[in-house]
Amino acid sequence: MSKGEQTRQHILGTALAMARECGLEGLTIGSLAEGLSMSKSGVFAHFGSKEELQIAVLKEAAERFADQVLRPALAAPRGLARIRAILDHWLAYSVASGLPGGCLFIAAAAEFDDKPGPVRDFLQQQQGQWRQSLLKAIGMAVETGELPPETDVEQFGFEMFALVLACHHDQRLLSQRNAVDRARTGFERLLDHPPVHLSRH
Amino acid sequence: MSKGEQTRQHILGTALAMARECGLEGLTIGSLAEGLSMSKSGVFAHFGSKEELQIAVLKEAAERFADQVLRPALAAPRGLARIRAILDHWLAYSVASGLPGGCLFIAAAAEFDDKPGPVRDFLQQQQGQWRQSLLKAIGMAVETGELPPETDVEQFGFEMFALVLACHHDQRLLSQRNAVDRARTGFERLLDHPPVHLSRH
DNA sequence: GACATTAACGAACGGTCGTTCTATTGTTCG
DNA sequence: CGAACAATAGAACGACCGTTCGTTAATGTC
Repeated sequence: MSKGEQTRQHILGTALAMARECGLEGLTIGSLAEGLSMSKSGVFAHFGSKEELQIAVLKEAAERFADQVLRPALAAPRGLARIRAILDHWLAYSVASGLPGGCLFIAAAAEFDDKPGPVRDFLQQQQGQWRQSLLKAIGMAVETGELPPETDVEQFGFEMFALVLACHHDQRLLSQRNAVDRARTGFERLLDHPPVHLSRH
Repeated sequence: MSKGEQTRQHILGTALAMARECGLEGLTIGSLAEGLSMSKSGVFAHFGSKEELQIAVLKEAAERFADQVLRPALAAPRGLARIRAILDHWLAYSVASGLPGGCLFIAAAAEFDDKPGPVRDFLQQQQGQWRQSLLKAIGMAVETGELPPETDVEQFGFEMFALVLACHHDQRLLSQRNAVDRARTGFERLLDHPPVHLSRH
């Protein structure tokens, strides 16, 4: 790895940590440079614009998410076990105990959900992909028969996502210690009574 | 109402709209003044600091939330009907169709969940109060017998909140049109199979 | 209608923002 | 080793930030 790529990675690590605390907009090149003991222009040169920096940070965050959540979960056998693994790693990641800043994607989603542009586009696509991966894992649990064949997979994914979002919110803003347990409890209810398609009653 | 209070309200209206789009930190006094055709100092004088402005905006948002969600729902008879009314108004408010910016509280929660200070304190307390109101309404549905006596009220509230958060996320970032329906579907499942305390199995 | 009070303005402050240059250092490789 | 190049520093830019201040215009009161 060349010197340039090396420092670029170093910058991204610090930038990611800062963005978790201040958001992607709150992240400034000046304070980033100071935190790295580099010059502003030295940092800047690696990205060419703040927007590119923001996207690079999101990319870095996505890679770490894949490393800490998706890939470990793929080690679990397809089906229910894998879904459980996803939830476990996901919860651990999004409220990583002690670490400041929480999940960057959740913060960025709220920050950019109304600001059109490349950053929003990238985030949107990234989040869409993650949802697709999640749905795929859920679909497999239907195939293995661990979830009923009439399961509404998208609804299942929506509600799983909802539990993680609420966990993040309660834990971080309201300092509710049992937020993770609440999410797990909700998930068990989701398993016991999965949403089904087209229920005529 | 004195002249001062009058313009203050006018300012807050515009500030709230702007904060919904750019966030509470992204809201600047300069652009706010421009949008009001006022001088920066004229706007500033009403609040004394940006922090005070942010809190005032949150207060204004809370009042509107009470007007559009809580108070209308209190008109419904206590019990299940009221919970349904809360959800309906809540969903309508948080993703107010067409209007840009979405729910300020959700954005502010992500923005300030890691920034200690008066703004975070205020938001925290406000969100705590709202959750309490929600739990109270759910508790009443237990009292009326529309929800089973062993219902875990806090878990019910947590999951209801989760559905609204996910709805907001999917609708705004992922542009999922059916997000509101997903939230409603989730709510029906919540009613059909409410979470209960201490289930020994 | 004169007067005290409040509201709004306009100019300026020091600071930081993202960005652009030029110069100098450090690395890479024939 | 030395030439070609990549990486970083440093100074400066115009723009905008939140904030202060002194002054003017509008309002409310006796």
